[in-house]
Amino acid sequence: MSDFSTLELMVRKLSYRLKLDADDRAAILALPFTVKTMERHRSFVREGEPTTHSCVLLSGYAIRTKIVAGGERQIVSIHMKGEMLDLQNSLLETADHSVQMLTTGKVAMIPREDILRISVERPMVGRAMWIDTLVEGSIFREWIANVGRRDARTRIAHLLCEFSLRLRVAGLGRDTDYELPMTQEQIGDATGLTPVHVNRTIKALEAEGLIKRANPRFVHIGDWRKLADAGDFDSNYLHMPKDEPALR
Amino acid sequence: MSDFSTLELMVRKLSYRLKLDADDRAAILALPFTVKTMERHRSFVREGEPTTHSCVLLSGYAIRTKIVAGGERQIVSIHMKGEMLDLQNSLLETADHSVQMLTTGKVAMIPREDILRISVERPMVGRAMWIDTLVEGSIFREWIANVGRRDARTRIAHLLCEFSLRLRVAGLGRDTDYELPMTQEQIGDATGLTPVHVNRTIKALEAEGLIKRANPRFVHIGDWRKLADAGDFDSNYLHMPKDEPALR
DNA sequence: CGGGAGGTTGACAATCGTCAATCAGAGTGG
DNA sequence: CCACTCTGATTGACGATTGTCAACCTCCCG
Repeated sequence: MSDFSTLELMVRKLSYRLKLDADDRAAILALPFTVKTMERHRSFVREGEPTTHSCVLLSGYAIRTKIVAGGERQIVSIHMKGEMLDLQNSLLETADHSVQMLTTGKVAMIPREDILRISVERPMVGRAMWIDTLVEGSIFREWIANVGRRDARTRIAHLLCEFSLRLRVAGLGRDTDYELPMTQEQIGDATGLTPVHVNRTIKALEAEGLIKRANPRFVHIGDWRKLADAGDFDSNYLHMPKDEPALR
Repeated sequence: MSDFSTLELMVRKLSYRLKLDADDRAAILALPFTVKTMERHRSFVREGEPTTHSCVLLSGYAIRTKIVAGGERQIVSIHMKGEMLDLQNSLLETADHSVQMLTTGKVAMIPREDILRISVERPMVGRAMWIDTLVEGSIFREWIANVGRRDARTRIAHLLCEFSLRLRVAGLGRDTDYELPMTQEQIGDATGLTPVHVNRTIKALEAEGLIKRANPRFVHIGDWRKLADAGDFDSNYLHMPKDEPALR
């Protein structure tokens, strides 16, 4: 299952914001791992459970969710190809949220102790993972502001912009045309809205001409700048590599 | 200004979830730093600006905020004595949010390069800071769920519970009686509500008997368990040290 | 062809926001 | 000691964004 370049994705991810030397890269590629195909809706970890592995998402999309008292769900982050999931599980005891697949895809699972070992033996790899955690934190902060202080239209436009940029960085699709791998209910779970209101809001964005949709999932952004304005979107918080044009 | 035990607070903070040996502790205490008194509302870093230091909060309270298009403010985290601010500024280029004092207090400022150096020279210290970042991420996720999926009453009860526990861990006040260092407007900025609605909600909590207030800022929690239920509060996400009773 | 998931729409309800006035307490200067 | 002022808390009336309920539609798949 494991061809030699599977963890190349992880090398690429960790090198985005920090140079890694040949030894660092070799150490990452030498990490033990098992590849696993995960079906849609399959969950990795559930809130409250302990875990033993961290993962690199090789294909497909994954989300992290929390459930509140009434049973409502909040999606706290969305992950795409190349991203690392569950780094926190290598260091914290119990999961404070669940991780599950949004679509069928593959993951490379790396044992907790190997993550810990490499972070000490190869300090720059450790630092790169720390930076990854910090960037993730920055995205969380933006999401708090998104659900806390923006109205429905702005929230959804913001999500569409974020997706657009992150998909490009992940090498999936263009800025202006992409397939959103989420149902409107899931978009609601990510933005703190009900599916009905998500529907109305998306239709309104379409009526305004900010987006077009070939079908409910396939988004075309007519004027990137206008959508970014509508979504109060400034890519700063994504801390993207400098060679990526920011689009605003 | 710098007596030898100032950074003791940092040692304690970083040792919460990971044992540090004598050399690690000594290395932390040997970090260069300058102590600075910061008045209320004084800001450390503003969104978009670069920085050169990370800080340990020695006394007082600080918050991190983001501003959205309409000028509304979202508080994304609250910090108290002993906590580290701006670790992300040691590793990321530009600030994606602002940090400012909620009350007058003191901070120890440590140069960015010394933070980076110690994280490599003393891998366990580096790991402890990484863990700190991960816990912070967990709190961010909880806040996303809080503002995204809970109603006003639950959000505020949740905030009151979080404060109660974190104050105790910081060694400030008891679980059931503490002074909330925030105005109702600031509580609104933290929970995504307007000050008017915060006021109504707090009064309702008081009318229900869940809390009592000697004055607007001084909170007494009558029945911790009931308030935790009202706030859908489970301390799991705080990843508190095991020797701290969880209170639920 | 039937079933199911997801999308769309309308009518109505409710939580929460807006606007605006008043009140309470702390600090200041006379 | 007292008016003055400022910040923050409190309250009421009203409005609007968003949620709820329920129906129907559309597409995909076995």
